[in-house]
Amino acid sequence: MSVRVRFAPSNTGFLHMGNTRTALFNYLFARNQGGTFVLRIEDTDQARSEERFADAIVEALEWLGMSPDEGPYRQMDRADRYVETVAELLEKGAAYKCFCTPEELEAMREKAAAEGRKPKYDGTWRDRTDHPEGEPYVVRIKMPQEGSITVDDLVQGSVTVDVEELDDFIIQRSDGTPTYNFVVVVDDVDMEITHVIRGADHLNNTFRQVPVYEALGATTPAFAHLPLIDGLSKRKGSASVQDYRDAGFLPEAVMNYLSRLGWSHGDQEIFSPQELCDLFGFDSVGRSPSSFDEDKFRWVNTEWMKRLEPAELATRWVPFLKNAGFEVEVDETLVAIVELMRERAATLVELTEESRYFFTDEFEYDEKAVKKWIKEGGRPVVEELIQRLEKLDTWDADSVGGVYKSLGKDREVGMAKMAQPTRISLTGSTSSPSVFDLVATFSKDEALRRLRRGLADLF
RNA sequence: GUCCCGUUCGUCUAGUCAGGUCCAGGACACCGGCCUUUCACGCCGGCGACACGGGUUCGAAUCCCGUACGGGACGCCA
Repeated sequence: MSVRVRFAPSNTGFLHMGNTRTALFNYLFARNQGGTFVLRIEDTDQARSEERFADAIVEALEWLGMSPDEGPYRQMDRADRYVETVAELLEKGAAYKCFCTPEELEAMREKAAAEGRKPKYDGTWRDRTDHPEGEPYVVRIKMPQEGSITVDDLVQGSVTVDVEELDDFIIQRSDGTPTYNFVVVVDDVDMEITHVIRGADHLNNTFRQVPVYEALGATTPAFAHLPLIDGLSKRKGSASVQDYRDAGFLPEAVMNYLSRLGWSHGDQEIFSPQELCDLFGFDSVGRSPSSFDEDKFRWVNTEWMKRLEPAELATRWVPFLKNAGFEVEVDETLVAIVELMRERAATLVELTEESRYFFTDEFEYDEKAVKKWIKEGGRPVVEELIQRLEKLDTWDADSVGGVYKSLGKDREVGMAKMAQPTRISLTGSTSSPSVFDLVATFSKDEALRRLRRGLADLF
């Protein structure tokens, strides 16, 4: 039987990094096994579900290159199926109507808490047949009453819970809508899911769900409960995929970094999406929680900034430049700028900031730099530099470099005395790539224009 | 409170399933140096961990038990 997995987020918010990791592991397992990756939106929370979040989730997965093979399925579309299934279970005697009020249940929980017991429904209506007419009721599933339930989890190993810990939970609310622990099973059965891969916060739910599979006459799928990621609070990682995209992170880096939260392959740190698909397996997934480290994520991103083809990176960079007010297209010059600048930036946003001076000559001269490097006595050298550059026929880094070197030799001046004023004139500060590359990346006209302007402004 | 899970450098982790090759390896971050026309990159080096206590064993990061700490679950949320 071929592998079918599903990612089943609720559309009550954007796709944050924790959920993204879950989606990723589902995706990777599906790809590794030649299986099918299904997306199912759990939109039964009438109060909090929003359509825009469903759209955002699909969009985020698409950006990551992890679009589902099937779906998105919507639970709301399947309402009839749930009602029908509940009726069947009622008919079979696998479930029953419970007429307890929320208040009575609350009292039950309080009493249990006061006595130090686990709060659970006491089964009052499990065997009663004296159903009051016209009163609201919920439907509960009958849990086994003795023994234990064992789940052989692909990540957590064999985990056993005594059925004493479980109670007859509600599968249909008094308003007729089904609850999560029920629909998730019905859906997974109907969609023929073979492997349920989700966060470890669902491990306990699994023990409730197993009897539902049995009541439905279905076999249970394999389970893989992934350790949770700590500290996904506002600043760290609860930011959405779109937030990171807008901050200039690359999808390859998101996949790479997230994969390493819980999974590893020896000492290797950098994995392409394809490698991830090839190497992923639950044998290498740990059981302990990890925490999201923005610093390391940034480092992984810098690695991907360096690994992509320059032209490809340039293409992805364009929207950021546009956002900064620079309307440019991918051309030779832009690609050259990418090659020159990319290892100096961790994100596309930083790349934009670091590269501003290539797109505008409106910048302030850095005061300290000017003070240190612009001296009255240095003027003649810069003047001669400009003269010699003007005569240059071939405008590339080698030729430009030749001019600096020969001038330095002829006038017995160190490189810094020519390079630093050049940097300040062209970029406003002394922080830049090699001057030869810098000068050559500008057009000859623009480089000379800025040098002359600098001569006038600075000396 | 009850049940479930976890615990190797600050962080992600290798090693744990098949105990010795681990006075514990890699990566991020941090610190120092080198390279050098600045900054960055790169390179080299440093700092830094087997939660604690018992047990098994010739030998334990690795196996067993307990304790502590952390997380999760206990909803007519998903």
